[in-house]
Amino acid sequence: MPSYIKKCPECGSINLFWNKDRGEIICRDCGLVIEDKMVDFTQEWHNFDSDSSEKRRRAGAPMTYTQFDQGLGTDIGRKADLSVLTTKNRNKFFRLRKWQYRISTAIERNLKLALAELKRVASYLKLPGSVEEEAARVYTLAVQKGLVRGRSMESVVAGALYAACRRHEVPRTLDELSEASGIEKKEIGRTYRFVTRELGITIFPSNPADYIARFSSALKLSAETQSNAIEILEQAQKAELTSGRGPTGIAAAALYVSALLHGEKRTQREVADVAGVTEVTIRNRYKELLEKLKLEKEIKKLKKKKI
DNA sequence: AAGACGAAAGTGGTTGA
DNA sequence: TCAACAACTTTCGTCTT
Repeated sequence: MPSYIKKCPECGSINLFWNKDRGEIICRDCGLVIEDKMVDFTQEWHNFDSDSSEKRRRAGAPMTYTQFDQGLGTDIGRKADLSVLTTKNRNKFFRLRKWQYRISTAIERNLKLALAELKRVASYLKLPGSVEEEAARVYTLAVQKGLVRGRSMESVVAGALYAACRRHEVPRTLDELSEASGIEKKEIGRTYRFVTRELGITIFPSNPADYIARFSSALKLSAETQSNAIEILEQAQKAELTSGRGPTGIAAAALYVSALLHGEKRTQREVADVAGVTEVTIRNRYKELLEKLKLEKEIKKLKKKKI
C-alpha cells in the first residue's frame, strides 16, 4: 500500500483494501476506488457491469472460443521420434511447429482485442447476451478462416454483431451499428455480406415487425398503436407490399399510419428520424399502404371528425 | 411557420448478359 | 466486368393546416 494514502477521501475510513493484481486501492466501507495506478488492459470488460458473476461470464465466453480453436486445430507435437527423420524433414518439422505457434498466438491476441471491442459495442447498443455470444462465435469463425485479413478488426466485429442481431431477430439498423462502432455504414454492410457468405451463414431478410417495438417506444406510442401497426404490417405482407422494400421504411410507415389512426399523431420527420429513413420513403410507403389496404376511408373519417 | 406532399436528380447495390 | 435497374436519399418548390 503506497504510504501517501492513509484514509478514504470520501468517507474518511481507514479500512482500505489493496488489490495488487488490479493495482487498485478500494475503501472497504464505501467501495470507492481511491487509486488505480496500474494500466488495466481488461478495462472494458468490467466497465459496464457491477455484477461479479457477469464479470466472470464476460471473461469466460471468449476463453471457450479460444479453447474451441484449440479443439479444431491440431498441435504439432514435441514427442515425435525425430531421429527417424532426415535433416531436411527435421528442419521442416521445427519450421512448421514454429509457424503454428506464431499463428495461434496471433489469433489469440487478435481475439482478445476483438472481443473486448465487441463487448463495448454490444453494451452500447444494449444487446442481449445471446446476441453477443453469437457475434463472438461468428467473429471467431471469421478469424479462423482468415477473413479478417485486409479488413479492419473493428469492421468485422461490427459485421458479426449485425449478423448476430439479424439471426436473433433483434435487428439494429446499420446506422445504429455504425454509430456504436464508429465504422462507416457501407463498410459494415460490406464485411457483413462478405463474412456471412464466406461462412455460409444464411440469414432471412429481417422482418419489419421486429423493428416496431423499438421504434414505438422511441416515439412513446401506446401499446394499442404498436399492436395495430403490426396488424397493418401483416396485411401489407399479404398484399405483397413488403418484398424488395427496406424493412425499416415499411415499419416506419405502418407505425405512422397506426399513430394517426389512434390520435397519437407524430410528424413524418419524427418517425423518419427514429427509423433512420427519410420522410420521402415514409410518404411512399404510406401512400402504398393507404391504396392497397383500404385505409383511406378511415383517414378521411378522422379528418372529418376533427373539422 | 411548420408540416405534408411530390418531382427531379443523384447514390449505392443487385442482377443479368 | 459492365450496364440496366429498383430502392432510397437529397434537394427544392408548392400546398395545407
